[in-house]
Amino acid sequence: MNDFSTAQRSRVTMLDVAEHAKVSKASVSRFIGDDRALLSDATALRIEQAIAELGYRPNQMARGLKRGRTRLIGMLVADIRNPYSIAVMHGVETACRQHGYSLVVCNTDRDDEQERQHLALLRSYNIEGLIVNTLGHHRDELRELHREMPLVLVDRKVEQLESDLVGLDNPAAVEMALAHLQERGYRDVLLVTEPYDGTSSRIERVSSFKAQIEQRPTLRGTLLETGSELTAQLKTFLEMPGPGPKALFCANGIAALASTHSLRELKCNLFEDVGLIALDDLDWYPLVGSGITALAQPTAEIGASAFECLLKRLRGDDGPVRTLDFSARLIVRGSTLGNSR
Amino acid sequence: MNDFSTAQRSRVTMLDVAEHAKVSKASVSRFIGDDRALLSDATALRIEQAIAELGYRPNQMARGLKRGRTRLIGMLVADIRNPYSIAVMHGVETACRQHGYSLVVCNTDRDDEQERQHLALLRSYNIEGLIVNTLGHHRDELRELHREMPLVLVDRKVEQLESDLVGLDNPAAVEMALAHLQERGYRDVLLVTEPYDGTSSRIERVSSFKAQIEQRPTLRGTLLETGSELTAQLKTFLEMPGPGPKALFCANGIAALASTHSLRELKCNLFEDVGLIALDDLDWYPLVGSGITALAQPTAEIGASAFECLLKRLRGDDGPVRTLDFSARLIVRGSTLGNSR
DNA sequence: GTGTTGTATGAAACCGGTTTCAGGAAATAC
DNA sequence: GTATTTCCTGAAACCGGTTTCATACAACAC
Repeated sequence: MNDFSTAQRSRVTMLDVAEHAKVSKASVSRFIGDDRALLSDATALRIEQAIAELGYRPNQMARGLKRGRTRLIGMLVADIRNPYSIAVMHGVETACRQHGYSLVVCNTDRDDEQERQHLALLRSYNIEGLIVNTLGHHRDELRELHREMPLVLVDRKVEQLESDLVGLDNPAAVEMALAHLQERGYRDVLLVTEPYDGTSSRIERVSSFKAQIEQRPTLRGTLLETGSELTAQLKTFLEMPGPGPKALFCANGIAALASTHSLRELKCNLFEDVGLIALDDLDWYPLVGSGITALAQPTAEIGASAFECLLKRLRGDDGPVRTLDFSARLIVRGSTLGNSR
Repeated sequence: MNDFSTAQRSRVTMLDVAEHAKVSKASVSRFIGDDRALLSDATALRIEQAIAELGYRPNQMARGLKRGRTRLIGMLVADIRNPYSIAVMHGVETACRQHGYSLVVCNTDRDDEQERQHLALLRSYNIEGLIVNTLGHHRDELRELHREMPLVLVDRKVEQLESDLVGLDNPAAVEMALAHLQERGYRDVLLVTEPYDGTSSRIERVSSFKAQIEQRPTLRGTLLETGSELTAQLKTFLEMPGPGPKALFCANGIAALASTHSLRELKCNLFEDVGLIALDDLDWYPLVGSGITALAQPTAEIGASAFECLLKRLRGDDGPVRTLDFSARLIVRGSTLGNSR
């Protein structure tokens, strides 16, 4: 019965409506668009009825062609399975819909080649703006795209790309974490981060950590990257004599997951042997041991304001590049209950 | 410098390429499309060079207009923050890319009105096929869409909609869960599910559960829906005298999250007071208590085969409606370590 | 009555591609 | 040598809309 291999040309088109209402295509177009005021009441009514009777839906592709406005926003995401990305994406999508835009999400799976392909793709679909949450290699293509449309970076800076940036105030978040750990009596802090690989937010967190540690003489700070050696390296840290109670500071949700896994492998007594504070607040944090203390990012706000940035630019805002830093919120749980032993 | 409010008409077009290569638009089009064989080597070379020099990228919107092929697949997702949906979506996207298609994901946030809007949207963008993982109210619009393009349901049936369905073999999964619980010595099983709300997979799991319980006289089975009363109801279950050791069977990841939360609120000793097995395998399951036993769904396969279903239809397969049931995989962890007390 | 303005409409060009069709050049057949 | 076929190419129509421009008609001023 259905044969979809031959493109079905059965859809109702503007011409059908025009004929049915005994008017010209131009009038129907005016009715569809924002020029309804130009039409007489009688004509408008006839068109309205024809549209209803035929069940006409304008073809956005065709509209976008001449008009240049596709109402499409593109988003490039490094890892769609990262809860942070999902949360931001959700915020972006909600904002998009509220303003009549739609979101095309492209997941690069952290792969440079896929990033390139997706960029070409988004461009070929005439998106009006781009939100980028990837490493942003292919700088040239990004810059070229940026000449054609506004672009907002989320969480990750891209060098030599002058564009708006929305993300977390990383130094403040690190400060918040260290102050909390110190207050709770921890003295020996291990920062666990995913490999840098050029991700600016990771680098910022690490350098803020280093700087802050310098200013807190009572604290000792160490760095560790996640990877196959994580468990062994964690073991070393835990066994190493130190200035006092030990705590982990996981620089994002992935690091928190990996670290908790490793601590369990080490039969570590969560969280009496070692404290833990993590950036991001994932829904399972409360369930592990006595609960993981978190620095929650306002992901919905970050997503929404990324879109609003884009919208401003689309509406002609030609001001200097902006950077929007949001603050993390501390949620204290059992993993930093203090070390009163 | 940049003014994006006036659509930039600066992009290189096919005509530019044609003039630069001193050929006609038609030849360039042949080069771009799959008709390259029609061109002489000399012409092809000139076009190739012109494209490279000008940095030309064909406009997919324009191509789709005449051709009817947009290479776009739409996916309607009920809740983008549900890990199951994300995982399937990732599978779909990977398969799409491998076949030169792109995926437009629409998140309905479980809202009927948004579902309707998104359906209209996807249609207006001339997608070639649709993957649906929502409640599928708006049956009429879905049916209408289905007349125009192939449609595959994922996880959730939609009544009176004859289309391919990809999902889990729910009866087998329930059987697997109950057999495992029984073998481990549990006798009093509580099925925790999200409210039915018409979701076919939930209903199937519940009815399979009821049927299976009937056939296992040594087991007692009870039902519970998640909601604000969950903790109190769970308390009742735990305190109620029963035929033997108690266990929870969470019908999906969300139910598992909620149940674990409640068990903790009840200061329940995970998982010595009560066993737990959950459908879906989320990355934090190993971290809670002694680890949560899971029935993992092959989400990547489900996603991939949803797309392949679509592709077959797009290529003209006109056969009867198919239903693809995948099997769950049991991953035993501490939460069903048996009840040897 | 004519001249001016304003409003409502349709014809046609256009957006950036694809596709049909016709024709010229080269190659093969007779 | 001409007839036929094959190969390559470009002109023009088309996809489904938007937009420009010209015009027909009514309303107003004088």
